[in-house]
Amino acid sequence: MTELDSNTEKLIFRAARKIFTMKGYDGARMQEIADEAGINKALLHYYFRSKDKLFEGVFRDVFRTFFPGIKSILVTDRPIDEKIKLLVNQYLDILSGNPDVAGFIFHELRMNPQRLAGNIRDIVIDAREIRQMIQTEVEKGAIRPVRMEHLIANLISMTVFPFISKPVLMSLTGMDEPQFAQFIEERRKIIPEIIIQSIKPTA
Amino acid sequence: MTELDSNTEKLIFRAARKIFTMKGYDGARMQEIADEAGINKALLHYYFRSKDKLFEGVFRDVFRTFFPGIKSILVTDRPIDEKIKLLVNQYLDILSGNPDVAGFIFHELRMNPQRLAGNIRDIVIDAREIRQMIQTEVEKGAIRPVRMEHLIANLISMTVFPFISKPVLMSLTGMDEPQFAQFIEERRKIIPEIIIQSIKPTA
DNA sequence: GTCTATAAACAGATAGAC
DNA sequence: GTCTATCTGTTTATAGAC
Repeated sequence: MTELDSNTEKLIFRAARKIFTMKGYDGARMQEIADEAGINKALLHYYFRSKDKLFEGVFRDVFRTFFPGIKSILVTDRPIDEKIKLLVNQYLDILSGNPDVAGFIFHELRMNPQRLAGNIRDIVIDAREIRQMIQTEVEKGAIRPVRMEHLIANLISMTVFPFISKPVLMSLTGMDEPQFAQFIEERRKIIPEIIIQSIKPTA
Repeated sequence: MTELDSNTEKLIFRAARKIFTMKGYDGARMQEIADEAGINKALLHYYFRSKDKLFEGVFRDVFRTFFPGIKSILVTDRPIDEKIKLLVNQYLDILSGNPDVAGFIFHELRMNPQRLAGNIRDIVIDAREIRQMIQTEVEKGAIRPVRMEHLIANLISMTVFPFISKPVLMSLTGMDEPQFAQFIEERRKIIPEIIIQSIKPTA
């Protein structure tokens, strides 16, 4: 979408984003999107041709929301501890404001992994760059040699997964909605602590 | 399903489980399930009345697969370190053999959180029991006081999430399929180490 | 650009023969 | 029990008036 697009187009797009993230591609209905936008079903096709095209646009948009400036954080020369804290906090901010996007993204990628190829370019965080960064930190003696795969997996897992498993987690632990919000706030401290602990040089 | 159910019924059920876990409720087609089972569409309705009923049965079944004997591990009086190792390994076993179930379960629960109520009984791991267990360990001086919510969240996150984010993780790190399997094997050691480190009394 | 009406294809469910 | 044929409602998409 360019900035010159009409108001109606934006209206439709916003409605589509809401319905698609809530229900997924298969569960969403064009009629429901039209209702949400307060316009007619035929207009959806006038602006976006098909459900597929509309979804494609929404997915790209959500994808960019979800993978923010990872690179811009990682390539700076802040101390690694600070990078980790920034990354966790940035993700928790995004997810708190958009609690549905994580479930949406990973579901749609599972249904259609090729989607990744079409969007990954937007975020490309080159594996070699991260390996290089870790290598540098190891040589500085700031951290011990760790496999990048696990570091990334642990970081993303602990940050993102609570949102995906929210209903189970709430039921399992007996948390209510405000307690869950509080729980997420606590994780801003807890996750970096654990991650940093896991890469510190063994004493 | 009782043990007296017909062969055809089992055949249908297995096919339904496969298709539903792959495509989700909304994405699955009765025709596709019939094809997978090698029988006719009408037979699905003969045995299971409706798509809804069939799905309900499948969901219960997958749910039980996914939440195994958590309780039976937690209520024993093994040392807590060992409980954690057992839990992680049991989950990784299940998930390695059924890579689709995690994504399936959490997607369907997000679409329809009430489903949890109907199935949670099967696994009921009472929050009070876990809190009690943690309390006991703290009093023994075996661990420091930690909030159960975070302990559970961290444990499940690091174990389950890599399967849900598999395509992203592989793309982000450049792993191929065998490397991913190897990566999961390594996590059998890594996850318990990190979890145990995070609850050890501060030295 | 926006609407109503409708086409065209699909998907779940049932009837009825065997 | 299993099949073919078909009904019924739904859903995406288009035609055409305004």
